[in-house]
Amino acid sequence: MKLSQSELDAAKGAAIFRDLTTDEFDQVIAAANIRELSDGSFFFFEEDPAEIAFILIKGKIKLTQVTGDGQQVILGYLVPGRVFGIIAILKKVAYPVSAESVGKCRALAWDRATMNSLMEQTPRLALNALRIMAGQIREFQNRVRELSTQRVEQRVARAVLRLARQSGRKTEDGVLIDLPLSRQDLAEMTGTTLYTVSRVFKEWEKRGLVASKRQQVMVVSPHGLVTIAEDLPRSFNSIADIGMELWGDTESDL
Amino acid sequence: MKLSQSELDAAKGAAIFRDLTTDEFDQVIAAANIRELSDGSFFFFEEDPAEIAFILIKGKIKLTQVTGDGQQVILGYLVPGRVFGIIAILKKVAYPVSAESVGKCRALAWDRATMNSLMEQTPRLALNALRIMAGQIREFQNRVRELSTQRVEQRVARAVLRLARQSGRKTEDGVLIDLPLSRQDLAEMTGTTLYTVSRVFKEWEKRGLVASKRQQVMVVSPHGLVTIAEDLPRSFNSIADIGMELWGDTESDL
DNA sequence: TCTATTATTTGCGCTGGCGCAAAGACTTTG
DNA sequence: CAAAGTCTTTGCGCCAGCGCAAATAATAGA
Repeated sequence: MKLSQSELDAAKGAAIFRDLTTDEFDQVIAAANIRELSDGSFFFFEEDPAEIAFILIKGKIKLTQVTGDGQQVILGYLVPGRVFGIIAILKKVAYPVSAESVGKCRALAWDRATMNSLMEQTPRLALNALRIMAGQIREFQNRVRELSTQRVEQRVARAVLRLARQSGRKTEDGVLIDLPLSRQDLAEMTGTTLYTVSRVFKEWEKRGLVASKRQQVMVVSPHGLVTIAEDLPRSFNSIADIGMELWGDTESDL
Repeated sequence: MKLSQSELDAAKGAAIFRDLTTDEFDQVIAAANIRELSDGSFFFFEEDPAEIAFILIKGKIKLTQVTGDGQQVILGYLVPGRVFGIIAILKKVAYPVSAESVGKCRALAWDRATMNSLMEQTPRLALNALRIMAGQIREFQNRVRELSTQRVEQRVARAVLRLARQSGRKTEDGVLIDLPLSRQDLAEMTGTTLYTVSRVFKEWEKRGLVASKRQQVMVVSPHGLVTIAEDLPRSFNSIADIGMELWGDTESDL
């Protein structure tokens, strides 16, 4: 039950722990178990009865659903500090998604009983959970709106920007998305096909907006992508001029 | 502050009040204000600061969002017993949608302070709120999946079935959707255009699955629509054979 | 009742995006 | 280092769905 400094920081920064006193925080951490999973293994599967809630403290996690006919949909990626499976605080519900490790992951885990008694001692926890869920609702409503009204190129641009924002690492040449990210993955995030994503990317590369290798995406011009995401006529003064800093401001991702 | 019997029933049946004692229920109702709105007026608009939570007790409500370029998206309809604006229990958040009366509506209303003190007295309320929000998350995740993977005809079929289930009134000839429902509305619910919806409907009418007049839809063969919604080869033994009774089982709609 | 308004249908042309197939590029394994 | 596996690109044909425009139908208003 040892946490590295960076893991502790991830936990400290977690939205679910916002405004907790040091004592409260320590108590909650003390009650946690640690789960460690290797690349490609699952914390839980869609439809499993939800008994355990987690906070990711190291690695990345991919949240997916599978359609009736076996098609996969990626609902999002998690980074350290994000809570998942929080639904487990309720009795008799199932996880609505599968949670798969991308690389080696470590997470703090609490079963429902523990979670509930912690929440009784520390009502702030419950309130934070509520706020997180509210953020998720908002997030998904926006996704529904995007899928309903935007076309592929815009949706892909938004997905890439989201990822750059949450998993981006600045380098000399731009913002590198710190995830193995295939065309297929992007297609599953945006409701399109790997072929179309590939074509979109080729075009963007030609225009110098992104640079990509196999399973790797680097955003060279957030600027340009924002322009596309917002469907602005090229060279139009707006948010795009500020780059991606101001783009999007939700607490939640997924 | 008078409630008709049917309004009281709607409130009693509301998911947010599940498992409350009679005393608790009476207390909560006593703390409520009544809001009455005429057709086309709004309980609140998207982005308004969320200060008040509601329960619909009479009429129907349409939840919408508007995109940057003025396109409208309908996220769903509410029927009596549904809570909305529940997000108002949190401080400093905005309503994520607009809520517009469809016909004359009456709703119970609580401001945040009242809501919070009621929840302290009656923790069950908070738990129910949580469960409702969880249901909404699930609902929207499913919508994202649908929009990502299904095509128009299937999505329209699902939307119609959802509406029939929640606002359907049985008649001799089928299930009448008890809402003014234009092609445009259905298009805004499913991310397509009124033209396409019109074509889909014409085809369905030819096949005897639905009958529709201006702003009015009647489901003649739930059976057949389920077949389409599930993308089954025609005449395939499955859920479709049971009709729509078993189709969908979420507590939440929207 | 006649008129203005709003909803629906439908012809038509068009195109965004799909998806097969096959080739090329990169990685991993033995 | 060769071979197998995986990811990506690209040519090509195709079609679902878009959206204008104009006709038609239903409704509301005067």
